[in-house]
Amino acid sequence: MKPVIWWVRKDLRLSDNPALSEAVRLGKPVIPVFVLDEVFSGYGAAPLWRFGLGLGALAQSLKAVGSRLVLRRGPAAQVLEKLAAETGAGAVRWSRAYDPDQVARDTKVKAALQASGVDAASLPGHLLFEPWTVETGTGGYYKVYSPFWRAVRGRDVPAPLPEPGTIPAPETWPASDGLEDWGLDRPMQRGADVVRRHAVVGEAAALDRLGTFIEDRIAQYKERRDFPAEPATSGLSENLAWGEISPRTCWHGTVRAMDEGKTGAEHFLKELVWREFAYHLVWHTPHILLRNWREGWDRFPWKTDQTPGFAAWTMGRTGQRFVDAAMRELYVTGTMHNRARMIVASYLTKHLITHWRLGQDWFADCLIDWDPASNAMGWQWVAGSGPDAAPYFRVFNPDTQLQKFDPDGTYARRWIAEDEAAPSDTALSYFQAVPKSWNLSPDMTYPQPIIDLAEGRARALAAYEARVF
DNA sequence: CCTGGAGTTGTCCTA
DNA sequence: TTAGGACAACTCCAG
Repeated sequence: MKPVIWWVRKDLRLSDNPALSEAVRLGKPVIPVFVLDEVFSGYGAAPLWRFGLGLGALAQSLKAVGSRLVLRRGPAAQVLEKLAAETGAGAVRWSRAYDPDQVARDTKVKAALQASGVDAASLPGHLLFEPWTVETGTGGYYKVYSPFWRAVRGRDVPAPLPEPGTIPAPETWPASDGLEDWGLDRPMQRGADVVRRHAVVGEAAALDRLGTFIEDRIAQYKERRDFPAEPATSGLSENLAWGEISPRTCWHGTVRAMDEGKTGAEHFLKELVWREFAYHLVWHTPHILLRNWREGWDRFPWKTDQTPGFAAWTMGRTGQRFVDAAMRELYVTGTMHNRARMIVASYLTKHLITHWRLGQDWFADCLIDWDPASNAMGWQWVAGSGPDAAPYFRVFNPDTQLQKFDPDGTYARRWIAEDEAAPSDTALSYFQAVPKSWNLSPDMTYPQPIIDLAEGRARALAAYEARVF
């Protein structure tokens, strides 16, 4: 019986996993293997750490059903070829990826395996709709979200696949590295203990999270989602990022909620489709990940060096309470409320006229829900260089936003300890999480605004108006 | 090929 | 106090 290798990637789940189901369907022993390869060398500290936690959870789930997770490291093509030879595997299955680095690697892997007589194939699973299946009336790809949404909202999304009843084990297991020996948590340093309190790891926890969200909050999602102090959002970005839950499972749960009359739920469907749209753009225009999507913006005078303003932004010490609260939320929880992401991004790219790539990189280092497609699209949307971008005059005023969306200051106090008689635990935990070298203490006084908002706005508008394209 | 309506998330000023 | 309009020009997309 030639075994089948299930190559584990950002699909850390057993249910609704077409690659795994297909591997099982072939009727041979299945060897789940994760390969720590060159793609991961570019990962930021928090994503790498969080992915490690997810791998640990998947290993546990596999163990519970009599299987295992084999860990190997090295160039994926070499590792998989060697493992196939070692185990006599006749086939490899995996979930498809859509970003250029992974696509290039996967193409290489497939060619190498096929050259040595191994049946190698990728399957969907990361997305609801394969990017090449969504086309405009004239056969192009969508560059604007709304028509994209209209094109897919009525589509029939197949029901999620059940978890395979059993995953047949091989007679002997190939050797595996130890997860702890990889030290995926090393770059996190002090932050890991603090962020760990907030992470919700693994498939079972993700499914619980979806269930609770649909039960308790999805009906109010449309109205409450913009208030960062409220537990109104799903929090599922973290689990979707690592494939601990499938978008299809989220889609169907939401549709059921809509059928039950929970009308606010459709807005959650729209958010899932934003994720699709981001991958759709990455697929058709991969340069969105690294460069201005509209090339004219290459001449825009954003600052590209690490100014004192940028340092204050990263450390949550700009003197703008909404910005600072959000940046600390990011550091402590590894996530940030959606509205807050727009505000800190607007502040960095407009008030501080700093290149969106600096913000993108910082997010990529800190987010436990880091998703290359969503992150790139979001930053370019705010900066104005992306498709479907915000008009240049849309400059978020962090003060106004605070009054509107955190009127009683709950969110700000949750994350800012300075000048408070009795600071909240969450606010204090920020000082446990940050590096010592930042020299921050809750006893410091809260900083004055590093720039005047009106001045910053005027400067941003002038720069945006003066652009030469 | 042409036409026309639309475009996630805002702010500020004026009446 | 609050609602409405200005703030650009352009690209996108369906008809």
